[in-house]
Amino acid sequence: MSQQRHGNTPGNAGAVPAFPDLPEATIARLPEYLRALHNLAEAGSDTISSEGLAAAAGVNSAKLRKDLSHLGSYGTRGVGYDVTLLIDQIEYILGLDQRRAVALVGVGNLGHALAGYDGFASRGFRIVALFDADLDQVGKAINGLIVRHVGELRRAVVDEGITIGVISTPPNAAQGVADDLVAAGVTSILNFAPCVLSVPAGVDVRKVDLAVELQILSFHEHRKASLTALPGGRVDQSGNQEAVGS
Amino acid sequence: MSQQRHGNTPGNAGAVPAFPDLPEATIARLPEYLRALHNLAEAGSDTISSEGLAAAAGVNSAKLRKDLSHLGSYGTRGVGYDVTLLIDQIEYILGLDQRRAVALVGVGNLGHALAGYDGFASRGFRIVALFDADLDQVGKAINGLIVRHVGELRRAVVDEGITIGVISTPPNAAQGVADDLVAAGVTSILNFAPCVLSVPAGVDVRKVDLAVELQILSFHEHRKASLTALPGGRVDQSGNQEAVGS
DNA sequence: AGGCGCTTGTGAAGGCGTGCACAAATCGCG
DNA sequence: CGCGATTTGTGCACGCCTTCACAAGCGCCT
Repeated sequence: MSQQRHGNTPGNAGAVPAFPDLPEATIARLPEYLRALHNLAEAGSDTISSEGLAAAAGVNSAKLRKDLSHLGSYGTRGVGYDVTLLIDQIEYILGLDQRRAVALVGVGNLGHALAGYDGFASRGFRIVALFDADLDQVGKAINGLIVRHVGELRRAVVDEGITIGVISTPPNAAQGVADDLVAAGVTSILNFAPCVLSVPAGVDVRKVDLAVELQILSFHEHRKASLTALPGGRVDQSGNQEAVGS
Repeated sequence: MSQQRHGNTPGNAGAVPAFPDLPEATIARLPEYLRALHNLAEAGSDTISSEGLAAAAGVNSAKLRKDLSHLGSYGTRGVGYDVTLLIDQIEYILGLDQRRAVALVGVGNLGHALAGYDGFASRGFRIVALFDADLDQVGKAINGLIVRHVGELRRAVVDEGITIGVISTPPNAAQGVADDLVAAGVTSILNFAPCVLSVPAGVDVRKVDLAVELQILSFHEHRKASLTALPGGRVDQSGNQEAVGS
């Protein structure tokens, strides 16, 4: 059998066919749509047009329609999209209805903040285990979780069905942690350490480097400064609202 | 992506060369090259081939050569790139030699960690001011800086020549803070709040949403799970190693 | 019932980014 | 001094993504 259906499917019966083959660019935007939809639902909206949702998500409406069309036809012409239906669809596609268990390794400065970040819990994830190599950290409680030694990582990952690991260690420790995570069966890693991780095929790695974001902004500052310092410095119009990623 | 065109500077032969017109994708990778180059310099390498640097940065060597070729010809055929020369070039292009002053607004869970993150200081930035709306936070010291009330933001930004603002407030406060920053003259904003910011033309906004990164990973987990559950579950998928912001 | 306005879904075109493959250039060695 | 080994810089083709523009579909009003 394919896989478990998640409640409401419009009209057509039968099992869900092959997993939809979505463009990466679309996948990266779905979370943003989802966030906007939750806001709309909280505000009491029942349906929303592509124009309205696009504005709430900060994208072009044509792009939004094309993105959603990849999921199937969940809109009604002349009316718009059903907010709750679309929320359920996107959450199903993203696998958020499973509330995946996440392990976080490295409770230093940044890791400590991540462990306490309620945005994870409220948006489909459960941080269920914290690890650190520093014995001074082991045993401490953060947000109701006890920090364990990284040596226990492997057993904990297996026992608690963890599939996603977050690395917030110093860069020199990151590769070792990644190896441990992979050996324990983790197949997705979010890496905050500023270094390249080497992982076997089949494991997904996403990297977030906070300094890189600032450096990209710095480039644009530099560019803007060099333009205004010159004769005819132009202030062109371009409503840019940009997100990392892409 | 911020679609921005800008006239190239006239060919003045002065100390400041014409500002190169770099593709966004290239700009986003320069910081990663820079990090790899610093590692190499620390390890004592004098020159590095495109193949070697590409491996250290986790990208294709052809892509790296094309990226660097946009900066000019700073390599030597048959030899490679001079490490320190390339570091200087990239740092100049990114404007890191100016060590821009950064203001951080919102010293909650995440903001506190960002204020203490030494990765900013070590990679070209100075966090010079912390703000919060919560009077319980005002007056506290974080990493040697006193948290000030957000009402003082405007004067501080002007007085201290701040051009980049980091927003790590709750989402409902983010737009107000962004407005204050822009009014004070800030032209680049790094937004950690999960919401869309509206800013005038000429202001660059980059958004980092930590939950979004996990949700993207969750999608791939979901996809992988649904594939292995199906007959002939394939496990191809070349090892992706990629970073946010592609 | 029929027409009208509104909104979705999509074909097509254009732009951007990637990666291959190779010519051009440089060094070292005999 | 010349030749071969090595590596950069780039022309080109291909594929992905974005955007426009419009036909198709839906609901409402008369």
